[in-house]
Amino acid sequence: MSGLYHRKKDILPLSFYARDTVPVARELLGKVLVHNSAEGLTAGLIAETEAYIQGDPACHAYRGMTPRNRAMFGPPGRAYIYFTYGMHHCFNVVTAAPGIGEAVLIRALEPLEGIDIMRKRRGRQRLRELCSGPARLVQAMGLEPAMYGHDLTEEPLVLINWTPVSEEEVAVTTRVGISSGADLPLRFYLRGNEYISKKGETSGENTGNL
DNA sequence: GGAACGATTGAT
DNA sequence: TCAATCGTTCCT
Repeated sequence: MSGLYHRKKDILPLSFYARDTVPVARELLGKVLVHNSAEGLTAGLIAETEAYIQGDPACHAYRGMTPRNRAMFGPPGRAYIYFTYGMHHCFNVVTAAPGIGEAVLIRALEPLEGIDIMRKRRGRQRLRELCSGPARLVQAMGLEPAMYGHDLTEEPLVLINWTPVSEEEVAVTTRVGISSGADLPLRFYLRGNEYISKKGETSGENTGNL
């Protein structure tokens, strides 16, 4: 059995997600994503997130509900997984009330558990190449398109409380890899964490107060 | 029906 | 710096 386990009471409740998206994106830092799959348990500490909100031209829900983004308009606390660049998937957590198309993209995890399983899934050995990037962590954690809409308060894929994160530990910058809405300070990461996505490292750090 | 475009990654 | 690769979205 693995060293990391959790109880039902450790799972983030629906109320955590059912509120404004930006504070949820900030507070997801330091939480842990756990996938208890057939191959074994993998888990990682959330080190980098981005908020995608109403009125934001980079948000997939900007032009209304479509077949792809419908989960964003559904109940909070669910998985929104999308396919991009013809080969990758990214994982988001749906936030805010039903009817509001917002979500938080998980961009990087610090691997905690099931590292050999992650290595096998990724075909890479170095820890920093396992979960440092939105499509990388999807692969390392064994997340599948079939998990679209999955309730993250239910096994086998849950988000749990882990370690508190103070404001001083949080850096705020613009988001990575977008063209419109590029000036909005909606990216959050754990300052100094070595598992931040590579592209993210170079995007200007506007930390300041927010 | 057609075309442009990615919330990326890995190799050059 | 650049190719890989294809579903989604929007236009005709």
